[in-house]
Amino acid sequence: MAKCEQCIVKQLNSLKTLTKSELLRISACKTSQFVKKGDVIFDEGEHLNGVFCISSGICKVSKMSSNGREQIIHLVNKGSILGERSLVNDEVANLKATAISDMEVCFIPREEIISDLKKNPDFTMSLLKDMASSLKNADNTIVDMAQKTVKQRLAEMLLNLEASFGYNSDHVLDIHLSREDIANIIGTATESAIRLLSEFKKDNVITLKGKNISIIDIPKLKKIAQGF
Amino acid sequence: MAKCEQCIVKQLNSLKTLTKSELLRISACKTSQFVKKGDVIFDEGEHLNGVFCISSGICKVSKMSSNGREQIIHLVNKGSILGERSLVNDEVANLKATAISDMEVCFIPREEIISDLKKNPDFTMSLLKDMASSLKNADNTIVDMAQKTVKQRLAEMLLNLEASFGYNSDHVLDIHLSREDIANIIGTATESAIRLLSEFKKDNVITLKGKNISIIDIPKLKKIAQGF
DNA sequence: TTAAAAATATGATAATTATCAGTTTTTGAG
DNA sequence: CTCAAAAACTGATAATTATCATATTTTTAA
Repeated sequence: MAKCEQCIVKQLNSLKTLTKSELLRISACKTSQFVKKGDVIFDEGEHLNGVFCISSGICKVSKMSSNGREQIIHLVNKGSILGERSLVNDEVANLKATAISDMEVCFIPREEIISDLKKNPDFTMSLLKDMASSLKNADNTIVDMAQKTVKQRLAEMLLNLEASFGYNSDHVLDIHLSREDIANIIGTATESAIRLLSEFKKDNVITLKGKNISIIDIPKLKKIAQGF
Repeated sequence: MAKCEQCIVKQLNSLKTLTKSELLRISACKTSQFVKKGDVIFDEGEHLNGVFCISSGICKVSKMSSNGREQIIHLVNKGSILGERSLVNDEVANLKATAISDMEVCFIPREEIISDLKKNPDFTMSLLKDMASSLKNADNTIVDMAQKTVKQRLAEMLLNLEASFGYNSDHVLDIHLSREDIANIIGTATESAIRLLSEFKKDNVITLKGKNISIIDIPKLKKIAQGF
């Protein structure tokens, strides 16, 4: 099994503040698993008992609305940690995590991380900064959801995908989302998302081949996102 | 000037984990000010250099969207602290705080709180829990904004006002919001908010006299909030 | 390989929400 | 108290978005 000291996850977030001996201890007790596309990593209401490190793959983090529709809160790439929040306040999960590609995920039991929280102030502080940053993003998302049109939100989402996941060798966005997932990110009906994507394609803002999306006119997309 | 040890703010949040001597130190260096209804406490982009404790009154925390409309992210009652996030990550304010009633606010300089963050792990942990809780609320708000109709959101907002601010002696909600503020909380046009409030009144869900709102049929309001 | 299922796409229409225009009511400064 | 400004309200209409129906394409599993 891979060691935490070399893991990509360790380089990209709060875990980077852990000492070598702390990492060794965690490495010894972690479990690793492969998750297939579509599989649920954890669901709303579950007791997590630890955090998940994403070594490879992408998952969506979502929540059911009382209307019975899924809202995707964010997409999580390799190198990230899931479940920190449930760890901190010891509540059941408020969100659901589902693989949207095949993934490799490590699980670190609650007690191990908690012990670091208590002993390593740098780690706590780093976690605090991560949360502050997440909170800022969440506030900005609230503003967008409340004030922007579906078209603006779609444009913005495409720009975010580019920033977070980049392109593969063919200048195709390195993430494959179903039209339904796209709709559930921007909070609209699947048909509306499809229509707007077609419109963007017709207007030469993007190209579309199935789930392969390329952005070809970033300035235009930015203008659309701001309401022009 | 009032002392921090007896302040209501101290009893309701992370500050409660501070020791007596820490509170005394803060008490000595804090400044206190009266803020009139409508006054801005801080604006987006400002460097805060400290946190604000609300001894009395209510303020709104909002952000301008690129469409030029204000979105109110939350309402903050006495006993709360503002600006913790800018403190943690040392960034300029992402949000604007405006008094919606006359207020009394204390300001604690950044260095004083930072010193507690570094020395008192209970305080850091408490702040972490607060942030985790805020983040959960923010995620739920995103779902509501993205998936619920304006009518559902208005119903939910009224229920939230009741939970957060309660009633005065005449069974009137203990917060006075303009119709524009109500619209900016639920993310709609002022006229739409007015129309829906009138509809709720006609349907005997609430009573309305100017800014005095009473909820008279909570079960019905809950049903509306869930889409029935 | 092929049939069934799922996903994508498109049209027609309904429902929701925003915008504009104008009126009435309330508020607050002098 | 008075009057001008702001806020609240109402109607008409336009724009956006959802829903339903159905066709086409893609994917999946046997």
